[in-house]
Amino acid sequence: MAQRSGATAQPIRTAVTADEGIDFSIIELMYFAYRDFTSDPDQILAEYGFGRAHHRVLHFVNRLPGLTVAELLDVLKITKQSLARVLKQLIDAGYIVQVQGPRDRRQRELYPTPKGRTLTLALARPQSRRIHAALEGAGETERAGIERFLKAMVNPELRAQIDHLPGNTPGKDHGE
Amino acid sequence: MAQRSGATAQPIRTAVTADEGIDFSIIELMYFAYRDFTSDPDQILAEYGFGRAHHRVLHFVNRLPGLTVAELLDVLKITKQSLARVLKQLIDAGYIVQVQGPRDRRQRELYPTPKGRTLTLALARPQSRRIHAALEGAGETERAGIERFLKAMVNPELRAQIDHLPGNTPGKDHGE
DNA sequence: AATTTATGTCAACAGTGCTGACATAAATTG
DNA sequence: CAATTTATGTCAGCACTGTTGACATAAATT
Repeated sequence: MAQRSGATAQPIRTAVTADEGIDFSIIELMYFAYRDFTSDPDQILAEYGFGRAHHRVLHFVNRLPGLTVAELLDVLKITKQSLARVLKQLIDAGYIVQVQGPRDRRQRELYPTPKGRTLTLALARPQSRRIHAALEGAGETERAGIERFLKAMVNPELRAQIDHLPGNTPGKDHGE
Repeated sequence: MAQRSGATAQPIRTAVTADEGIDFSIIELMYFAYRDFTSDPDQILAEYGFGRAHHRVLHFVNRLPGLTVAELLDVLKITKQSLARVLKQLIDAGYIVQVQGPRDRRQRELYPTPKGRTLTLALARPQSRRIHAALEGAGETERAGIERFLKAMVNPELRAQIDHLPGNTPGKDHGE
């Protein structure tokens, strides 16, 4: 048994539900949804000896080809070392190439290779299928509502970043 | 330089957008939304020397007080060892207590202590605030659409499990 | 010429998944 | 009752991905 300092802590036998108006349903739905959403690409990645971090790098290099290392760090909000590890592997394995920056030769522009593009699409396909299935029967209004919700879950300072990604409707954040 | 097997892999300079009808917008929205959604509790947990895994255990023990270790494993879909590590720490620190199962004395029913309940609510609060903010101006229809979407993102076999959590509207999955 | 910036790299550590093996106590079965 | 199965705990070790801090180089800027 674990050491007890004073009185025995009594077990609470009632479930938390909507205490203080806390939204437990959506909290746990976010957890379950994200877990299963990532499970398909995770399986594919494992075959290549890659992980989720490789997926993210591949994804954004394909979405923003030519972005620099610093820009990628800013999108992912991870440290240089976390990125360096996976980026090196992706470059060595021929999924991504670096091109010296044209203006600033210190910069390394990152581009996918055909192989990198192919893998990215293969990873996106099951996720997109899952999304389509989840949107089955939903109208344009409902889809818009879901996109609005997800975007509003992101930290406000970072929402502009999302708008700069190709094919995204710029922020109808609060009016404007 | 990395070894190159044959021809130099040419960098692809065009962004992936809606290739093959793939839904990149929602794919990356899910990533950004979940990342920021977990950031607030992560910060609090760090003060306690806990991580995200502790949060999940605390959450479900509070949502389903008295559930057994096996049931918790089934909800989280992790291995015994992954759970054991964090559960032991939560018990030793007095956030969770084990009670011998009444019918089956091999089972350990898990309950939050008052301390555990308090921490769980503190972790849920910022997440719930974020959700409320994201739903600002949304009607009941829109909220329902979002819940439907998130639930449909979960693997079908597991959706029933979600319905058993307190305060959740049982599955209008496809008819029924 | 000196400083700053963009990138790369090394070492070390933490959290949380995983596998496989083994131990114990309690329940179930033949 | 004896044998088996089940629920749980625990040990060792590994992988992935995040962290910090330090240091090196080349190129741009001041």
